[in-house]
Amino acid sequence: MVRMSAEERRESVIRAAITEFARAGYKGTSTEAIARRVGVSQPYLFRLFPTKEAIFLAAAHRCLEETREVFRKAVEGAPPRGALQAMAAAYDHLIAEDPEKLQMQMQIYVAVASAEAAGDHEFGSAIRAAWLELWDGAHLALGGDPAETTRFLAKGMLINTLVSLGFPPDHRVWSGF
Amino acid sequence: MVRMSAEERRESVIRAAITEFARAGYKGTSTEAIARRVGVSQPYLFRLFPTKEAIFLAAAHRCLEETREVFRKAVEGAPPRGALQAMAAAYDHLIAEDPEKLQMQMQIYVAVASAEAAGDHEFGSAIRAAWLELWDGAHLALGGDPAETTRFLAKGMLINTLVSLGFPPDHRVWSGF
DNA sequence: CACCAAAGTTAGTGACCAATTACTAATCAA
DNA sequence: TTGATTAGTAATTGGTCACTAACTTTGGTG
Repeated sequence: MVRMSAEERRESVIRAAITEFARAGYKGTSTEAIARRVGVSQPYLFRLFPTKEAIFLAAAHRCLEETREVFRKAVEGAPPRGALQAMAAAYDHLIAEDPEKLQMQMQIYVAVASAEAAGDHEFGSAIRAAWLELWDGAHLALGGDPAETTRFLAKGMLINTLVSLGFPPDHRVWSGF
Repeated sequence: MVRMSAEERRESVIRAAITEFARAGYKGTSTEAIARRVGVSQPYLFRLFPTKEAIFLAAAHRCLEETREVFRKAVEGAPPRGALQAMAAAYDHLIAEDPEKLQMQMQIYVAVASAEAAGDHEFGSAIRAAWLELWDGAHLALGGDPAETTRFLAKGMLINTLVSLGFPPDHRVWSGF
């Protein structure tokens, strides 16, 4: 048994939670599954986070934050006027190397819809704010043209969908990219 | 108590299921909730469908089928070379009048991902086949250019996302459409 | 080295939920 | 009118799950 500080454990819980929630969604993931992946007893999660929802929120925030960071770094290392290509390449890289992140995004979106339908607007607000930072980041990097930003993010969302649906890379639904 | 034929009941179950699953997803929806909406006892659902999964599959098929029909009708009544505009207008109409259908789509996508991760490939195959018909329908209507088809569907998927996230129509994330 | 705070566990509880079984009520055809 | 078929319910079961309470272990420090 490896002992860690509460802060370090919280960190591993977030990592494990992203993996599990990405696969099975909020309702489909048991805290038991997360605990097992962390290597810790299930009740101990509730020492580190007050509720399952809090774990999901932390995982969601982290996922959106990291996605934003991926794009930021891509743009940073890109030639002037090359932001679009650099960000597109970064997205392609995500498809192959980190599809978990894309699927977690999908899970976040439907989780917001469910929370909203259940009368919880706190969660939606928090996620919308985080997603807006993603939007604004892309908007700025792409030169401030809303149509361009929309086109870029739209392709991203189609990619998320095709990955979720499990279409293989050589399928014709990918032919327009 | 209103008696119906099994076939009619199955029909109302599918309608109710679309509403409930769209709101809360596969795992988040109880068969009790569907039965209540239909106005029938919960165990009776299992006379009409073998499992909860079968209900979801029927609802998913219906949803994709109806979406395809919306686009087919839009194109049918459109002037030559006006397919893109007609289909875009049809999508706009869905946002306002039938967001349930868009949210059900999102639920379908993540449900496929979860099923696939759990080792069930039957479900994914069925949904991919149905989604392909949507893709092919759009592809044909838009003149057979894969890039054009991708652009159209991509915008659709971004719309699904923004609707799920609950951004109001006047928010700046909608400004690029 | 003793002690204490922080890390971690074991054992439960009540709520919910998909599915089964065994039953009742309505419709219709002869 | 009866007998069979079909629509529908009540009661229950086995299982899962988020969360709590009460207890144990471990490492750092005075």
